[in-house]
Amino acid sequence: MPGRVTMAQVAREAQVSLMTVSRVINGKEGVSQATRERVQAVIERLDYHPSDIARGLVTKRTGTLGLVVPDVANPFFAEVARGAEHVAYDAGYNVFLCNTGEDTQRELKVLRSLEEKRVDGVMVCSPRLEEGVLEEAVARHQAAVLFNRQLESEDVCVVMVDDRAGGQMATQHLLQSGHRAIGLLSGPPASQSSRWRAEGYRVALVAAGVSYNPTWTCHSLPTVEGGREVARGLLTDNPELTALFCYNDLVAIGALQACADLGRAVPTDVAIVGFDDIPMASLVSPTLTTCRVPRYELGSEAMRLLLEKINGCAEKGYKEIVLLPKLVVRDSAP
Amino acid sequence: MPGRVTMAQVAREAQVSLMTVSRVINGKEGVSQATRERVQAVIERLDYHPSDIARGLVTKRTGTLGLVVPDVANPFFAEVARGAEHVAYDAGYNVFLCNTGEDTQRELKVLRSLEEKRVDGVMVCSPRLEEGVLEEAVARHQAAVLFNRQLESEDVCVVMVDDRAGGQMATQHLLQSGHRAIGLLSGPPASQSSRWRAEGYRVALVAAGVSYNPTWTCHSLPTVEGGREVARGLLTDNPELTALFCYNDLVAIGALQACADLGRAVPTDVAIVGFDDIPMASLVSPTLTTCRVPRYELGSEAMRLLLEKINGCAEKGYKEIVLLPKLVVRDSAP
DNA sequence: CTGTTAGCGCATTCAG
DNA sequence: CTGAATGCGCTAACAG
Repeated sequence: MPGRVTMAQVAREAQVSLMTVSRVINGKEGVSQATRERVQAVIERLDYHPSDIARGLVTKRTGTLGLVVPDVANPFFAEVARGAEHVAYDAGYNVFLCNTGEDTQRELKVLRSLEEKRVDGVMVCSPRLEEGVLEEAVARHQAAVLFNRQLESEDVCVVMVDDRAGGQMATQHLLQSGHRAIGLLSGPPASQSSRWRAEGYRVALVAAGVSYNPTWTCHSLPTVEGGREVARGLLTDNPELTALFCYNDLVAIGALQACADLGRAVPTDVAIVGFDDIPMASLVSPTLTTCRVPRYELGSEAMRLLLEKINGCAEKGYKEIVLLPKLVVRDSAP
Repeated sequence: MPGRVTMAQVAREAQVSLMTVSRVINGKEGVSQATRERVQAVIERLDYHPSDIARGLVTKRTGTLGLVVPDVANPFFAEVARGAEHVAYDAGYNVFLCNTGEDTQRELKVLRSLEEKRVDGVMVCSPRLEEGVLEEAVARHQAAVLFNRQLESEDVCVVMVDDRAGGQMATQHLLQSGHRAIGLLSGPPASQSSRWRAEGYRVALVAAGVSYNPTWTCHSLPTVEGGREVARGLLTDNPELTALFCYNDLVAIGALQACADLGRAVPTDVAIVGFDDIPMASLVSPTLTTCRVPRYELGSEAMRLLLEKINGCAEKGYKEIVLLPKLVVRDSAP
């Protein structure tokens, strides 16, 4: 706090010019070993640390990135943030974390402030901003990667999770266990991921030559309570069901409770598969078979892509990364 | 990306000097309404946004803060981060999120890089860094607030959760329900929070005139499995126990399972109280009575304190904020 | 009310 | 191999 040490002070103490110090700092050539060491010694003695602010002003590169998510407290984004931050850190970047609460106005403001901070790039999850507006806001940045959202145009890179494949592998697992009467506890109709997972369910059924029965599908709120209620209804109305594929783990846990309510044993009477693999999945009893979404990888891969765009040798143009979920077999559907 | 608009361009277009533009941007006085509007119009037409980098170089204030935590993916810190970011955002700051993984070397490096970024202040959780080293690293910053850690010296502000009070209120709750034989499933002996919670347990007993029985205390790993195992042993060896106070919710859930194993009904035969109020607490059955740690408030309060130190009218010197946990009564101990 | 003169701390020319 | 000059984009003093 006592007036930071500046390069000029180092130069004076080391009896060299500013340039020489600068060269030493940035590990550039053109400095004799002798003076390099002398300067280095002074730097350490004074505990000098260059100002990325001043440096950024001239180089146009700040070594900072922006990460925009609806809510870090959501375990999904927390894990994404961890992956992203880790990769960025290893590459020497610091990342601004910005929560938006899915408030579109706030998303816009955050993107602006990040712009004023002159970040080198942004990694954004904006589920609700109108496509055109989002693209424009994002285009103002030097580099950008979107995740968890499909865009019409191919101007900005995206990283996605293949929900359809996930729904498919979950359903396949049940089919392979011999189930033919498989119910679907779908999520909110408005949810893109819910629709894709349901689509995967259908595809798997058809591929296995099992006809898709619409009466076996119900929409549920993406909560434990929702799952419990809807599962109870579905199982009561369709006693022939021997398995359930649920939109997410919370719904699946609700289904677990519903089975307990109805006196149907899991997995003996009814097998259950969830989605996400939240921490709770391995704690409920029976433990939950589920489709793990690679959240950490989503973050790290998206960040890697962003860094590639920033430092990349050439403009590689549009790129889309699709991550595959992975089936985690536990007790609820062995 | 096409060479950002600069203040000079705005000045030229608006036929005024740089200073006038600067004044308009910063809402300062000394500009006639007429020119102010003219300049404002040009700013908007050109979509000009000032560079916080350039501004920071001269003002010595970057409008950025650092948040250093072991792991954002840990729900505790995720919630703290949300609280901190929210307060910072409202105050016009952007915050760098830094994960350290409890790696002390990395904590130091992160604090350095934050320093080079010339952040206006840092908010740090460093559970393991040696006190002297931590203080020194933190002292290099213009302002700092530590959280979740007690320091010997009183040079840097801290925000803490009162674990002892929490242990006390949890135990009191059980005492008020008439329990006299209350077991304690303590956490790892090395854990500071575990020791304080246990201390609160003892204090409550003594205050109620109930003698403290050491054989009713066991250490458990802070996991569901740990709690299940240790609870089973404790309840078997001491059938007289009618209640358990557990180090945290995971342990308490394990205890719930142990009771099921032993055929002891909860809360009829055994009442159980946990700690933390993790999301799962309200999902298990019976739902868990627990002591809620105000995580979001921890983050927001710490950030408020930090901003106060940065913008504060005067140096208010050392300050310590202690947050009280709150008892959440559910079914496991009504 | 407005403009001019100086830097902030550093890296990028180009000379020596 | 080294250094002197120049400017990044902006604000803080001062003038007018």
